[in-house]
Amino acid sequence: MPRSGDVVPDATVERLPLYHQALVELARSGETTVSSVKLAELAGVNAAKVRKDLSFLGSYGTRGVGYDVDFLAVQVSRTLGLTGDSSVVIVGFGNLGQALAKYAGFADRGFPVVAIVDADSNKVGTAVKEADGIVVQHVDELAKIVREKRIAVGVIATPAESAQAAATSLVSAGVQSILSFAPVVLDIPESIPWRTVDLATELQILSFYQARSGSLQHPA
Amino acid sequence: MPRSGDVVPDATVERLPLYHQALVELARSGETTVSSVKLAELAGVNAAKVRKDLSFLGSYGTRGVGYDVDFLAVQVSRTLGLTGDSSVVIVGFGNLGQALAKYAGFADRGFPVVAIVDADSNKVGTAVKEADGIVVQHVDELAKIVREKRIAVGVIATPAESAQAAATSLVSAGVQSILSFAPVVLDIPESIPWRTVDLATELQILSFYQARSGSLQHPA
DNA sequence: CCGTGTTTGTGAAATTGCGAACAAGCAATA
DNA sequence: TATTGCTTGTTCGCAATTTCACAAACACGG
Repeated sequence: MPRSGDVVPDATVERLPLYHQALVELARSGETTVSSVKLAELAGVNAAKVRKDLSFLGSYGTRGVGYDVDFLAVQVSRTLGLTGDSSVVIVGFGNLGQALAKYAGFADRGFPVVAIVDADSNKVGTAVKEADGIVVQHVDELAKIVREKRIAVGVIATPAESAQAAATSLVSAGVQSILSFAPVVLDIPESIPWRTVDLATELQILSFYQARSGSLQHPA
Repeated sequence: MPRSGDVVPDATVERLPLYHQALVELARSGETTVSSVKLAELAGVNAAKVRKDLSFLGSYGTRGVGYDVDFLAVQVSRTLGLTGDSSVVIVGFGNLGQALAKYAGFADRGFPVVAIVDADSNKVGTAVKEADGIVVQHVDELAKIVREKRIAVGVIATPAESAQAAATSLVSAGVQSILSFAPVVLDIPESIPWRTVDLATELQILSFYQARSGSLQHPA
């Protein structure tokens, strides 16, 4: 009987956002309860895994009935630490940084982009989201920006060569977690959680499974 | 003694692109051999894991010396099925699709974007990369485009609501693998490998580890 | 109030992945 | 050719994760 306070396995943490997403959509379509089977289908995983994952958060289901959608959504949010919005700063105003800044998918899910910086002085001053009055600022201002706007998350959208410098700047500016799109291994203090998403890497993994298609499975 | 033809574990497949990247950089800086310790450092993983991973591809190292950089790079490429370029089509010409189209990181690593389609007729005809003469085409043309340009990979950069339709179109058009940026579980035949990258999901996972920072580890 | 049908929560087994440790093997040197 | 030093390939035990299978628990209808 795991209680809240016990650890949640890493593998479970990686799936909680999936469940959260499914629960939000269920709530939107008016469902009030959901079974582990249904939730598993929506999240594309095994039903037993859903039950075990959820059991790490506490005992929030009702046998014979299922889970209360709204209540469970709150519990998952709370476990993930999604209490209120977390402001984001993007480092690097190239193609990717520009797109991420405008991408609504961040703000919609609680991560509003409130600032963008670049090391190139020529880019400083460019308006990004007119409605929100966001303008590209210089990376030297990072510490001040993070402090004043209470920014929690840094996103690295620079070329690979500048990624480590960007990471170092973000850490000393005081962000609490980092998401990088640069295909390099970063040297970041243990105390700051970080992840890398590399698009070409994803395609290369797919390439492997494609080369074996017909004979082998691929992971969901 | 695993021979080529034996299975490569999923966990290893996910790391091969990391090694590949490191090997390419080593080659570029003129190194001819590399030890598992050095490679592990560059890839940010344990040295024993590197050796075990590489042993699944065959016995390509020399005891007392290390691995031949160029030769190993070729073996990793071959295992991943990276023989020559794989052309990519992007579905969805919103912010994200636009950025991905211009993003050099794809072409540099063997995945040139050769076409972009959208369901909105108003966007059709927009020039994307003048130099390459790429213009937005209508999604109805997808099958023809995939056939004529021998496209292997489809990238979904549509809003979540349209993602399943995009996936279905890509499958019937004949692409061999799919990378989606939409935060939904897709229904795609077993024979087509696919992956989803959801940016908000990544931030939510970070949120969890940030909320526990100081007390707990985070995954690399 | 009891029986029935349903669904959770969780042991326990099976699978997968990890990391330490070391024997085996190669190069270089004398 | 024998010795030395270094690094791979692999074995082994452990940890994490997945999956099965089922008892426990609840709602509901009679």
